[in-house]
Amino acid sequence: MKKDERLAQILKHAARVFYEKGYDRASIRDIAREAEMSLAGLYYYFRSKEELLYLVQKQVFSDLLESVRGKLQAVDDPVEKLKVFIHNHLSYFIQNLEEMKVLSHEYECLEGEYHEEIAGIRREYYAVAENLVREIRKRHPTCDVRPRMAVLCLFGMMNWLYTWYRPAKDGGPDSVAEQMTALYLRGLLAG
Amino acid sequence: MKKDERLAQILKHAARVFYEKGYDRASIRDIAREAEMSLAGLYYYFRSKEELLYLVQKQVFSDLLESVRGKLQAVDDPVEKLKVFIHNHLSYFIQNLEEMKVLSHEYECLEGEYHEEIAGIRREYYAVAENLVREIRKRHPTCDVRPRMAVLCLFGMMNWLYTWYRPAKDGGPDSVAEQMTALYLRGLLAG
DNA sequence: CCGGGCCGATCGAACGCTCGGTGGGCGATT
DNA sequence: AATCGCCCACCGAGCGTTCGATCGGCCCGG
Repeated sequence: MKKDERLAQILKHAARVFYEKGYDRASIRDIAREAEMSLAGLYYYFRSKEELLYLVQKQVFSDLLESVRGKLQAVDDPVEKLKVFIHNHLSYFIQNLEEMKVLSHEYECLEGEYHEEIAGIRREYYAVAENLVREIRKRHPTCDVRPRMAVLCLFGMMNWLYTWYRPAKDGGPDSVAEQMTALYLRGLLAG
Repeated sequence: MKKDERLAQILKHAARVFYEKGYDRASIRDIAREAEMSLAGLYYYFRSKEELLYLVQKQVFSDLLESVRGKLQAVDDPVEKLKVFIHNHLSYFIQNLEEMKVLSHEYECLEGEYHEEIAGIRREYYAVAENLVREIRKRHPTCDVRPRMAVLCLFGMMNWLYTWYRPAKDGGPDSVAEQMTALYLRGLLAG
């Protein structure tokens, strides 16, 4: 097995432990247990616990950003684009719940360059959504919410998901996305 | 100075440190420094770090619940009541940003009875909001979002605030509440 | 086909440090 | 003299990290 694949496995294990215990309470020993490796053996794949968190966050966030950019290219109308954005975010969130909780909840744990790089991706991702809202405002005069507020409300609605989502109660990604899209877009556009 | 008041002061210091560093990264020694007391001296006022977090969360959450119950009594129409609920939540959030971040972000840090008691208050608070949405659905047939989802989206929008709120950019409590209420209620009621 | 040397991957053990928590005592107030 | 509020000195546990050693597979000269 290649080193990259092995690292990917380890990141998956790490994400699960961070998801369950939180970054600070999770010890490298916990992750070693989960990955069925020795403590010291893990350090062959990363330099520090902080780098491990960085690798988890970077991988999932880059993937998410790439995914939505691909899907947005196929659509023209900004309202439809925003629907695609919301659907993509929620699908990805639900299908990668552990990593996405780690991404949403452990934002302040990284420092220095690690933090800066994740913050950069975050800004890019945010900008995609804000630009869509700006486009919509241009074409729909009834849309009067300030873009910054509108986008932050949207992310709040969506990212809070990790605190309450239960598949049995709330249905699959499509169902969740449909309901949230309806609630949010009617609020954004109606007047 | 009375013991209660001194404890309240200490809780305020603790909330600030928890707010800045997060519960796990904050050490009792940090709190001692902030409160200008010795480590051992603090333990005269609480039994453990976990109890300290519990006291912070319980105090702020009870206060919030009591506050909204008081204000809701003065209103009859459920839509107006929900507006009051949102305004109260956001005002309180912004005026007690440190404690409210600790309440929102450090939910999983308590265990056993401590956790159960905070979870109990949370359920009560949640139930207030959900009952309002149910009332609204009864009287407004165009409201088709499932109450659970509607309420969780609302809390997501509001509680995410601690990750982005900047007074200079986003205005005061009234401004934030007005925009969020508009966005959310139009989405909930429109059809 | 064999042998030795090398290297990637892994491990056990330990280090230095910080953590939450405590036992005993000191001075001031009552 | 007793209680209250507080602090110094300390403890055991657990942390992230490192180090030296090991083991299996691969390459290469004979």
